[in-house]
Amino acid sequence: MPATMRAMPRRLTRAFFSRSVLEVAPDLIGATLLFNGVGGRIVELEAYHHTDPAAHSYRGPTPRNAVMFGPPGYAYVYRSYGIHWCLNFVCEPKGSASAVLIRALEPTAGLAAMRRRRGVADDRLLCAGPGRLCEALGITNAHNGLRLDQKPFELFDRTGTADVIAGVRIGITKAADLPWRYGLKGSRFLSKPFPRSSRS
DNA sequence: TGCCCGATTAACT
DNA sequence: GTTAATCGGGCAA
Repeated sequence: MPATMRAMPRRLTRAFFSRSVLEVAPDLIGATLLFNGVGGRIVELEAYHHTDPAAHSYRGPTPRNAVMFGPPGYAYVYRSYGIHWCLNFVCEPKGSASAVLIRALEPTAGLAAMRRRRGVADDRLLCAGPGRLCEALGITNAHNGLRLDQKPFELFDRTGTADVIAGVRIGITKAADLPWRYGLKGSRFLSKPFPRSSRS
């Protein structure tokens, strides 16, 4: 094989998500998320474990969080503050009700569509935040419960290694001290910088 | 039923 | 730094 030829990125299957959410989350940093061909590299996310008071699933199943209690490898989309949509990937064996919140992408595909939907000039603001990235990709509750290994979703594993950094989660009050926010070290596309005290 | 709050964002001062 | 927008979940009554 020529040295210039790169291996085709591996598609993420349900098996990838059938592990502890605390293993899946850092492994997703650097992976590529596309929705109808629009998206980019995942540079920031947060893990929500079913034993975690900050998780939507903590108090048991409801119509809103039902997808979290289903099998891994599905999209859980919820309304935030009555305004925004937020995208999660369901992880762990069925019923574990754990998920990762996708918080920021480095835009790589469909830039024109994302700029049109977001209405901002600065590409760093296209997908820097859970609500912003859903707006940029056109994700709404209409896509709640869709499989992640079928269109309109496409997920590709990262190629090579990623310098993953961990810190406390953002915007929560319960279990706020758990270091379950993960990011790509040095990325310009984070929703907020990681403090210097964060651990690689 | 009514009230409070939230895994957010943009537009303010 | 502060605040409005906006609505479903959770809980008290």
